[in-house]
Amino acid sequence: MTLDGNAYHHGDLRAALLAEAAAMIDEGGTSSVTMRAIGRRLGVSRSAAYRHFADKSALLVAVAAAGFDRLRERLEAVGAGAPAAAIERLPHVGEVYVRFALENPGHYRLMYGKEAISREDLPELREVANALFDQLVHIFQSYQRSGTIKQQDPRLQAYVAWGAVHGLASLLIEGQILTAVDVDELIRQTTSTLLDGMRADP
Amino acid sequence: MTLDGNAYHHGDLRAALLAEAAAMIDEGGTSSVTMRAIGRRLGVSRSAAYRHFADKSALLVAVAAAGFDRLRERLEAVGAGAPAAAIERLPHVGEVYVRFALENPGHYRLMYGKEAISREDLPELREVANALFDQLVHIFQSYQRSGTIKQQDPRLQAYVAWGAVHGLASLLIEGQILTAVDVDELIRQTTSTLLDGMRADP
DNA sequence: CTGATTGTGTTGACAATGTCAACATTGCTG
DNA sequence: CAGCAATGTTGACATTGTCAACACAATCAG
Repeated sequence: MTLDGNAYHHGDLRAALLAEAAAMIDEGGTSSVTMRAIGRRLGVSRSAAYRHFADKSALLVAVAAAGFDRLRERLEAVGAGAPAAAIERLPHVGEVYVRFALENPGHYRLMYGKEAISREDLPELREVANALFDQLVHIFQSYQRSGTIKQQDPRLQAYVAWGAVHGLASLLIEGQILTAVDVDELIRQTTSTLLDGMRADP
Repeated sequence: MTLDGNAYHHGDLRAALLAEAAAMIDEGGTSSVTMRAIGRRLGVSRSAAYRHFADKSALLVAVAAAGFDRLRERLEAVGAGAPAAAIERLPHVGEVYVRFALENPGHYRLMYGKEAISREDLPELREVANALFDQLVHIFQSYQRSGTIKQQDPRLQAYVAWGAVHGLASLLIEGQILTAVDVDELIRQTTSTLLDGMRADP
């Protein structure tokens, strides 16, 4: 399997490229990720990456997709213990979601901003993003079954909630929210407003 | 004042640069905006822009700031006729906001995505964005005075609402919402969920 | 084991980009 | 009119993404 110290045949360059790109994104933003810099940092030539990714765009898409997967796993873990219809589910999910964004701002921005990504690569991203969305839909379906919230198209409710949480994360990341506001309080306020706004009429 | 056909001294190159950059952004995204292309399209040399903007970043910030201003004006116009505390105010503002984003996706993305903007230029952007935020705060203050919604920090309420609307716009723009969903319905659902979630207890 | 084929990495090259310095032209102001 | 500041141009450079041509390694056929 060729020990890694070897000159040629890096071992698992593909994985190394993904990891390094992700690291650079969280250090200096997507704009600091450069095919050549990545090569430099991995001690590999500038165009080595082209044996594993068609494009710079393809590399970034792979990184973004990995991000969606990681986020989805974290959200899954949230609901593991409690029953599906537990009322704290949405608040918890919201908190984990926003925390993820705050911890990996560059990564998060890449996942949603299609600026650095070419049109052909989008479908792959949409798929993982949809998997994430489906989780949300399930939550609202459970809530509806237990009668806590209004009987409406759960996808609509999920979009509203997704939008609210994503928007909050986005505003925080982009430094748009600077007034001395407690982030935790903001998250709680957001999720509780959502829940109250969807509550079934008595 | 130097007629425009003139070779040297364009007349008002600064304004022309801003307009052209904005046009290019909405045609092909921020990445299609290039100092040299702008010059080409204006029939001016590649580095002419540097007499009016320190940087590419400075140019983009000016464009983004203009965008915030235009959006703010539109939102102001919404509340012109009706009384401040009219309940339809928030839904209307929400709709205008999201519509603006959908009509100028490139512009909107530039306004919020700080990817193409250097750190020093951010304060200017924050200022115009804050002006926009203040409008929102006023709405919630009016609502509170008329007793429609809960007595809470109106800035918190404004952040939640801003986040929800911005997130919805963002998801729509980035093509994250593809299921056959009526955009108007989504907007209505968002604003009414927000309002219901903030309603004063009976 | 030998030779060919395929996978992986390197170097050279090219066009495009942001930006600066040096220069040119215009318009205003004393 | 002389000179100065504003505005625009050209030349140059380093950096970038990407491709083609080449080099070496691993594996597989005989």
